[in-house]
Amino acid sequence: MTAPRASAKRTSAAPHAVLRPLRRSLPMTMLRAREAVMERFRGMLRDHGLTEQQWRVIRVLAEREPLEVTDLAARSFLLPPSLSRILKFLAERRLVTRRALNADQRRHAVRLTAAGRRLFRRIAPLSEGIYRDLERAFGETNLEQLYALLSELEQTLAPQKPKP
Amino acid sequence: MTAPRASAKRTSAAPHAVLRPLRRSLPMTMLRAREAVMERFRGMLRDHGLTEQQWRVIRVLAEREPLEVTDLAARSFLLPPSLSRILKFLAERRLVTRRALNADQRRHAVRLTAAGRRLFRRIAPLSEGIYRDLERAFGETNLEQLYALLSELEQTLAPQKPKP
DNA sequence: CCGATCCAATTAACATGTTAATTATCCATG
DNA sequence: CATGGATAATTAACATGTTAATTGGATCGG
Repeated sequence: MTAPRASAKRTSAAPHAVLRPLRRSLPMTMLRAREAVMERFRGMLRDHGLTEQQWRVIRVLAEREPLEVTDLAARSFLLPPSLSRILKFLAERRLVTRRALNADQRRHAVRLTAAGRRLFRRIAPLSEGIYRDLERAFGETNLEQLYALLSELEQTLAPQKPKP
Repeated sequence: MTAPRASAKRTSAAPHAVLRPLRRSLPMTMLRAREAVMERFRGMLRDHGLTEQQWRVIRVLAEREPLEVTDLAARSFLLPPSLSRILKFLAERRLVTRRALNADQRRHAVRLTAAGRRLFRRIAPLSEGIYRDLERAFGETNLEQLYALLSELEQTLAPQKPKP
């Protein structure tokens, strides 16, 4: 005799609680879609010797300069250890410079070099071109709806960082 | 290889051609939203000693077994080198087994062990629970719209893999 | 002034992403 | 059956993701 089951509202009646197929999981769907988008950009960036993340850093600095490492990490959505390595790479290629602040030697101001700015100006229109192609293919309305949903999703899940 | 991108006669003549802020780029928005979602799952997986990708492999095998490495890579959306390392890890922990096919020694059939299936059955309901919380917070309608848009985006961009 | 403590950034260690090279096997053809 | 070309899987090499430890500098209380 099995135990009388409690109110199962809308469990899909499967006797063994099979997880949804991976293909229909939200993180997987988001990953696949993002990869499809990034594939459009990666080749172009590669032609200029940059990875996606290195380009993010340059792009953020082109928006606003100088930036301290911590701020740069937040704006480029990179973890500090990743950014540390990327800055080392970009500094070796003379695309950025780092200098400790006079007021606080722990903090470092990061700036683009002239070469870094030139590289940004060369790549930016290519990036915008790819983006416009994408917008035309996918549709402006779809794109706006997608942005709205993604932002709302992030907002919905945001307050999950309780401070002790 | 980048697509040849036919005659681009419509390069925008904006005088400054400033790139959109990184925060409003599509790949960045998708990355941020996905990370917000994954954050919900990562801690639970970590409690069971698994990474997101290792869990994907187990989950795919729980859907269908046995699978050859190539098929497993496609279904789990992992590149073969990554999967190779993950299978080594999972085999060492006695969660999967690998065996060459009799008919073709190059191909390897991958299966879950009994312990692998037990681990899946332990984690699956936790994963579903998190997913239902997320669905409740974000809204079923939003979630369906998001799935639809992401799938359409992937479809739209799909035919970018010309076969030589 | 000094030691405890905090803080910014980096380094360490390990897992995955990514492309190229390698290894082992299969298979078609001479 | 030998051999060259395909194919499956792995390994190599380097970049990033992730968490923990470390380093060097600031800061505060005594």
